[in-house]
Amino acid sequence: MEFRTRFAPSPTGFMHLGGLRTALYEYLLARKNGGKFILRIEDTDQERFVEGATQVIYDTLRDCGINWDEGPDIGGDYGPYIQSERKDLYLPYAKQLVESGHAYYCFCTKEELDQRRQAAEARGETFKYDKHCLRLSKEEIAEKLAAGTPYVIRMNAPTEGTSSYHDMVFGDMTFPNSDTMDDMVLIKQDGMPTYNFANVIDDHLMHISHVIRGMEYLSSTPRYNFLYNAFGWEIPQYIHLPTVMRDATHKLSKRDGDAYYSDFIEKGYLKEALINYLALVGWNPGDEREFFTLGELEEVFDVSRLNKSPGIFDIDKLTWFNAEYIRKLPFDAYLEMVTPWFDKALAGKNIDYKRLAELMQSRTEVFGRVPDMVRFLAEMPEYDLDLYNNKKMKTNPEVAAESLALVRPVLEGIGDWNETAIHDTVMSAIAESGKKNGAVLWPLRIAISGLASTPGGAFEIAYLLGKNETMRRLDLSMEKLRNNA
RNA sequence: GGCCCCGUGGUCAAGAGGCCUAAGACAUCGCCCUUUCACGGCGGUAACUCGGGUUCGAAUCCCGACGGGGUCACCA
Repeated sequence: MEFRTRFAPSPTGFMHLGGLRTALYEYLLARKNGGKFILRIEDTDQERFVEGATQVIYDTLRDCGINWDEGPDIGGDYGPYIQSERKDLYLPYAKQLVESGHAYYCFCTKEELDQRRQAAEARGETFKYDKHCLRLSKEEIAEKLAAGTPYVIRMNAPTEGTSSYHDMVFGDMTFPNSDTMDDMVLIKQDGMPTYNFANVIDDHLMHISHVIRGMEYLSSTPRYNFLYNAFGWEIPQYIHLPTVMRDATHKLSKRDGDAYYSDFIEKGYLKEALINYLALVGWNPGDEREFFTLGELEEVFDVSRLNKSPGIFDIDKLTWFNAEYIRKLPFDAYLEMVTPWFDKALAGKNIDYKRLAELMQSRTEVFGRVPDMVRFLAEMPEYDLDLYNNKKMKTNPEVAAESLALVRPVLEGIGDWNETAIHDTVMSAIAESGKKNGAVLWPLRIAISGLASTPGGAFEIAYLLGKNETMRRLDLSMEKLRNNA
């Protein structure tokens, strides 16, 4: 059997991480089995049309390396791959179902339906379409049709019995028809098919073998199967995926600003880290490996290792993955990637980016946090004298004043301002003085950085700052200490 | 509310009746390294939702309760 999977998003503007994960698994299943991965755009809801949204889908998938074998932009044997371009194809199928008694015309207006729905709710009941129009005679239907009365086509669902199917993740599922089935609309008043209908038609026409989708479709699957059966078509394999949650009680929501692929890229997450982490929410390889490239995932992915329970999207773990990926980056690649982030805080300053990058690589968890970490190099922060108090380093403002007084002339005397010279000169001066390293180096670092923690120590920072700026900051800090005394 | 799904530490998760005195990872805490922070190394805290069964034996099977989620549109 040929494996054919599809990603069928509706273009709403952004790529949701839950959707991305679904696409990933669909892609992986196809690749793992030497099959095809198809991209299909489901834009049957014209009210929701968003300009440029399909482009976002293309860009995100390509960016991640999730390449499709058939799709709107590259074609394929079963196109077109955009539902709005296939709109005329669905009505005949619906009519075929009307002929066979599996569907029927309905002339109830939306307003009437809303009224009845509200009335039902007022009575505390769940509204279900009552097959009102199924009772219409052939003549009545012909008459209304001839008069141009607006209509929809509804599925004639069974009201009794049960429906069962097998899901590759959740196992055997059985639903009572009375609770699950309803006469859902197949063709809308505007002539467009509903998602439910188009989905079945297209999946069949495109020979999709495995349908992978969110578990919110678990209970509506019997309705799709009813359609497949009505047409006499083969039902695809189903793989329903557990939801990706924000926390125990909320889905990753589009509103939280933390659900879109683009949000994370803008914050400075690496797509490789994102894909790697996403693959692991709801799936695991069965051994203890956690790091996977897309190519490796293509080899090890296995549907049987998919989980049933919802997984919470853990930003901390993602961040850890991201930091690991950043640390593993070849230095040159890191330097290139971090440069624009340095620019955000240091543009125009004469800073040795290469040396800074060396200091920053092991400290970078997310690129977006870089500017705040290095901004002190551009501008001396205001700081509190209390920073000089450090028990372990045995320093306080008084000790600091002495240490700085010791070190100032030493630094002043350095002609060739490089890290080694700064280090050696200062270290020997400390040794001569008999002071503890920490008692001198801690205050020095504070005096020129104004921060309790910095990427690199006193020597690195002094070097990066340059002699003039180092001396300037040192003098300022010494004065600050004097004023306090 | 009806129907359906899920339920191992804070999070991801291994586990498919004895190998469980329950892995591993993230987070957290402590120690070491160290001129701070980070990296790295070592170690600690921390879980089978509850109650009944079945069985010589249950995290694993069954039933129930509880908790959480999903779904009930001319949205997808």
